[in-house]
Amino acid sequence: MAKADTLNVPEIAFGADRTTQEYVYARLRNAIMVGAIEPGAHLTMRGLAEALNLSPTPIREAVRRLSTEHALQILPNRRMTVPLMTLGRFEELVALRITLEVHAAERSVPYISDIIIENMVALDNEMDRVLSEGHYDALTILNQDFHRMLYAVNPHQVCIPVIESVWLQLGPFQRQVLVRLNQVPGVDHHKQIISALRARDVVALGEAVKNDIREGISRSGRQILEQVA
Amino acid sequence: MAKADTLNVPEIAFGADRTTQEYVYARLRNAIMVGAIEPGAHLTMRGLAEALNLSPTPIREAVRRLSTEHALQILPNRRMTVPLMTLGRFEELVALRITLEVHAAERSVPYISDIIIENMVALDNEMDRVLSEGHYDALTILNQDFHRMLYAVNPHQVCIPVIESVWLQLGPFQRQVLVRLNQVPGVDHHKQIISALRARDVVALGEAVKNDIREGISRSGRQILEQVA
DNA sequence: TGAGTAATTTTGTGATATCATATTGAGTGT
DNA sequence: ACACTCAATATGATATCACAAAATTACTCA
Repeated sequence: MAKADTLNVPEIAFGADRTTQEYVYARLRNAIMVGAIEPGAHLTMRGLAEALNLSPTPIREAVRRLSTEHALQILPNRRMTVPLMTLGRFEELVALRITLEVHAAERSVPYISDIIIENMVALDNEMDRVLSEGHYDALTILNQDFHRMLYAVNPHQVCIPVIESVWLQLGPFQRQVLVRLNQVPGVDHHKQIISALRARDVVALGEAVKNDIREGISRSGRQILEQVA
Repeated sequence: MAKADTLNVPEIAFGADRTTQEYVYARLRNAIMVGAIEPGAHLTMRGLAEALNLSPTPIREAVRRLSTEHALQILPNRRMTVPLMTLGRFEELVALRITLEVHAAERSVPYISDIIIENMVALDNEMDRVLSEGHYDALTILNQDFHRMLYAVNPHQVCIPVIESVWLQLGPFQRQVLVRLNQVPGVDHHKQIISALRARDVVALGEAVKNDIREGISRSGRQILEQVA
């Protein structure tokens, strides 16, 4: 069975401390997040188990968690796929992402420190470097790290899991967009975010985050979905 | 083992079509949502399995899903509890609820029909009836049905799972608030929501939803958490 | 009586076995 | 060549088993 080929779930470290189930969850989640699993492709639990050389038990637990997050879809036929994107769903997801991330960013402002800003700048530079080499996976992860770092400074923060759930749903399609375009769209709006942070300007920050999301995959994504429909 | 007592997971129908794991998930989720499981109480998988007369396997899957939704917390000691509420987390959750539900409500407006409005009125009347009898569980569920009905008219809707995840995190504490007060706080803001819908007034709707959430458990909840701290 | 330690029990985890159901493929008849 | 039926196979779901780690209890010594 060539499931491992179709599958192509990028390796990640299997820390000795965490359980097999956690490892499978993290690995599949990462694979979906960066779009390594093609939407619509059929997966089976036993296939995954064989590919990862594990028993079906921890696989099922990981898969169930992902289906709860809508990262995987379990069809009534017992079939399992990464959901296909539609124009309507895409626009809803992008709109939700903007609402959530503007909300999270604004609520982070009181906790911003110069150190955090410098760390974000470092991440942004790293992104520029990776971008020139065309590593889309690393780019996606770094971009998420950049955003997550901002939202995480709020010590009582409860938004990140919710935001990640949206990223997870956008991930597979975003990859398709990047591959189709073979370039990263738009300018870098992260600089704008950084300036707003330096100024502790809540309004400007909200605008910057909104632009970053909208001018990112959003426009190109919509175009691709429209030309199909 | 008197786990079944401490547990007190309200019965729900076990449809012949759904799997055991789904049944356990739905039942535990409902129990947490209405606050039937006391925050901080220790649960064990084998205890749940025994109480429900099932093997640990489907229990583990259900519990894992709930922990992914932050409805349950799995501590490093392998212990499992419903998370305790803190003032900071409470305020973040309420703020997030407002942002999300205003967003969802506004995006539902284009799809509103008179039939939907009538159904919502019916639910609201049902709530008034149940309220006079002091059935907090039914009240909580009906209130959620009322909100969900509104957000679900948007055919491309992706918000509901996210919103439910927030409800799930607020559920246990909300129950504590209701019990402590022994009354439902505030006026009924659902009438205000209904009027805004009838007028197809997006701004008024947003305000109404915000008030409904803020004037609901929010104020009383904050008071209780402050007096503890 | 109380603190520290060892033995016992409980618990979570993952693999395996079994069963029912869905899917696939071969075969049959038109 | 095509649709239909039925057997063969693959799959998902759950229970059970085995093991390691944690928690609890019992016990010892001060």
